[in-house]
This record gives sequence, structure tokens and C-alpha cells, in this order.
Amino acid sequence: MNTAPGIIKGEQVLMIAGVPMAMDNCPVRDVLNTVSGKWSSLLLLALLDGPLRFSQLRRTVPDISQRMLTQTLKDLQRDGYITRTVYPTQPPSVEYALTQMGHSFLDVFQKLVTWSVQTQNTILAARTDYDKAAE
Amino acid sequence: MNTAPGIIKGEQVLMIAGVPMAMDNCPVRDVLNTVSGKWSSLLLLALLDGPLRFSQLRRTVPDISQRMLTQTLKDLQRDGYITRTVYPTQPPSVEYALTQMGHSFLDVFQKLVTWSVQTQNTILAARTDYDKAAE
DNA sequence: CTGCATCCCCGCCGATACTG
DNA sequence: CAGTATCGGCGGGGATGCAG
Repeated sequence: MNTAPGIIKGEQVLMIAGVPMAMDNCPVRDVLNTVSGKWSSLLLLALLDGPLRFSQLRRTVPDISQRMLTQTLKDLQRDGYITRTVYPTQPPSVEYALTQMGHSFLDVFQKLVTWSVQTQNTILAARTDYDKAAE
Repeated sequence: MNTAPGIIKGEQVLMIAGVPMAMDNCPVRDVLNTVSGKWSSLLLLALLDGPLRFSQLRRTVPDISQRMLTQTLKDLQRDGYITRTVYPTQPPSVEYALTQMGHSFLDVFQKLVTWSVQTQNTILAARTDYDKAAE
């Protein structure tokens, strides 16, 4: 029985507000884990206008380190957000591109971006209010 | 000039695909920082059906520790997602509730939840494919 | 050009004990 | 009931150097 609104306990799954939220097998946690990293969303947005090569991505996101660029791209590829194509040139060139899934993710993600931009001032105000109230 | 699609460099702001993405003053990074924590989204969803008290939240999200419940609620309050109301009963009771901003966030967030649920199988398949290809 | 390997720091988070 | 304080592990991410 429910001791609080929206919860189902005593089963394998933890549901909150109709959403599966158990630590394992929680779709949105899975997405957030890979996408909320420091660089993931930037790289996906950078690919919105078309495929880019490794060095082009480096220039597009200037502050990323080589290490994190490699690793983040690998994570995004592993989960199906992007593809990785090697061209056997000399020296080799590697092209990264959004998959259809990557595009559909950005459709949703950009709604969050828009909300964030519109709400930024509200958040900043709340934050300074809170800090001021705490002296 | 743009050395790659969607970037504007040499200014104070880094824009990618029309979105401000500098490390400082990036709205969506700000939102992701507070919301992508292990417990934030669960607590916000738990409050969707109405205000809850501290102990009720604890029961709704069984695995959360006292420490993280306190801290996460504080972070969410600081940024304006929720309110905290103390009732001078004996012993004291404290009620947490979504703000209007919290509700509007959940409207957007639930789109991401829906996408995640619909895409879960695609992601899992991509992941096993990738791991299998890597032997 | 496109990576991989190593070292290291720091912040998130869990466990536990204590307070008004 | 609703917190606070302290300790410690673990993992994300930066810096640097090496390799195909």
C-alpha cells in the first residue's frame, strides 16, 4: 500500500508519479548519466549542423581536453547518440555524426535549453535571495 | 569568423547552435548541475502530487540517506524549485512543496522522461552492440 | 591526426553518530 | 521529527606524456 503519493513499494520497481525510478533500470537516469556530463551536451549540439571530425570538434569546444573529448565521444557512441566513421586517409581522419536517435534527443533537450534560458533570471534571483536570507 | 559550424569565438560568450554554452553563465548547465544529481529529480517528482513533509519524502524515496535528503532539498530550495515551510508544532514539522517554477520544470522534464522510456530499448541495443563489437 | 596511459585532485555521496 | 557534523570511498575530469 502507498504510504505517500505516487509510490509503489515492496516490488522490484520503484515508481514515482507514474515513472519507473529504481536505481537499476531507470531510463531517465540512464540518459541523465551519459548526457549530464560536463561536455556531452556541448558535443551533441556541436554536431547539430552536420558531421565533424575530431580536430574540428576540438576547435568547436575549445576548453575540452583531448582525453575528455575521446572519452565523451566514446560514451555517446556506445549509447547510440552518434556514429564514428574512420576514413583510411594518411593521416587518418575520423568523422562523428548524430544518429537519428541523437537528433530526436536534441529535439527534447533543446526544450530544456529554452526553459533554462527563460528561467535563468528566476533561478539567479532565488539563489541570491536564499543566500541573503542565510546571512 | 567561424572555424566550425555554430561557434562564435573571440568574445566573452561561447555559442553553439545558437545556445550560450560558456562554462560560466550557461543556463542549461546550471540547471543540469542541480537537477542531474542522484536524488533531485526523484524528489521533484515525489512532490508532484502535493506537498510532503520531511519524513514522508524519506518514505517515498526509501534509499535516500538523511544527509542527502537534507542537502538535496536545500539545493532545490536555493534555486527556487521548491519551498520549505516550518510549522511550529511539537515536535516541529516541515513541509516541502513545488513552486510554480518547479512545476514548469517538471513539464519539460517529463518530456525527457517520456523520451527516455520510449528510447530505452534503442539505447540498450546500441550498448550491447558496441560492447560486442569491442569483444 | 586521433587516440591511449598514467597520475592526481576534488566534489558527490554513503555511513554513522549526535542535537533541539 | 528534522536536522547537523565528521569521516571516508569512489568516480569524473584535468594535465601531461607516449603511440600508430
